[in-house]
Amino acid sequence: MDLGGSGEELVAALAQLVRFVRQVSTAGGLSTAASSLLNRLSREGPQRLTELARADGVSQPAMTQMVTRMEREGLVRRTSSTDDRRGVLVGVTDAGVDLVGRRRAEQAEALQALIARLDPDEQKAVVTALPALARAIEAQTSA
Amino acid sequence: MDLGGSGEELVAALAQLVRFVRQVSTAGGLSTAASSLLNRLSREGPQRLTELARADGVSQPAMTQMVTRMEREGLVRRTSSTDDRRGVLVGVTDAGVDLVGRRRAEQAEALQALIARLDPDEQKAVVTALPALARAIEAQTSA
DNA sequence: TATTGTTATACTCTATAACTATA
DNA sequence: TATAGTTATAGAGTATAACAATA
Repeated sequence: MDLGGSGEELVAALAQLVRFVRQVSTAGGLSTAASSLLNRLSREGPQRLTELARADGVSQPAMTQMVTRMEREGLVRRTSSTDDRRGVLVGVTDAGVDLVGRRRAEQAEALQALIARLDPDEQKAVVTALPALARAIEAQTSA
Repeated sequence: MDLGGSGEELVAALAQLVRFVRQVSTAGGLSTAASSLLNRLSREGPQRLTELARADGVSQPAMTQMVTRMEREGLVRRTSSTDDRRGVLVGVTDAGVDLVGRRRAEQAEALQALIARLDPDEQKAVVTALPALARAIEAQTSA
């Protein structure tokens, strides 16, 4: 398929979309990185620190510090692993679950407001395109 | 239009897309913030520091430091404004222009590889949806 | 010896407050 | 007095290297 200008217009559009999400995401006082961790934990349950670092593509010390900061804020909790005494299980607290829910609602609302400005055809394209791209990323990443 | 689940599936897809772009964008050793500045300067020409800070939604000191770091790396250049001696004009260097071009090509290639995995209908949807969303953001931001 | 996690250190990116120089 | 920019300081988020504890 011809993407026109080597897809550079699409890259520019995507960059703008990224900036938009970042601005919306910041509302609620949670960074992209913290948000990503909290979302993963509330979606997949408690996990090992090493596993979280690998999943986020971040170093182990970086994840240690992120968990420490978020534990200080009462959003996650460390539990010692029962079977391997070296290990640590990180889980989300009730406050963390609450925050995830509130942020998800905020973001969905912002995206809906954006989509509401589009023509019906464009709206349909968005509903098709976004999940399709997400699936493609998943397929490419696991390959 | 019904977005299904209050658009939360779309938000999740968008988050994944954001993560993907961030990873691709990092290749080349330039952060999102630095990349944004370099792109703006090479797109719109030399600008005042205050103007750049406002355009990126960032504080004036943050932009001062960003420009200082990038000047140290030879990507941008400060010039004293002729008409207002308080002012500073920030412009991109030849090395900066080169880097912008290389990164744009890399990103376009990554996005094309992703799109190539999609069905023709989905590909068409992406080409429609991304620019449409970018336009909506522009319209909303300037409103 | 290998793995899990932490600590030490350093860099980028961000903010607010205080300051200098020009208008 | 107001505006443009910088400096001072602090915090989040990141990395690599060195370390402790467990396997």
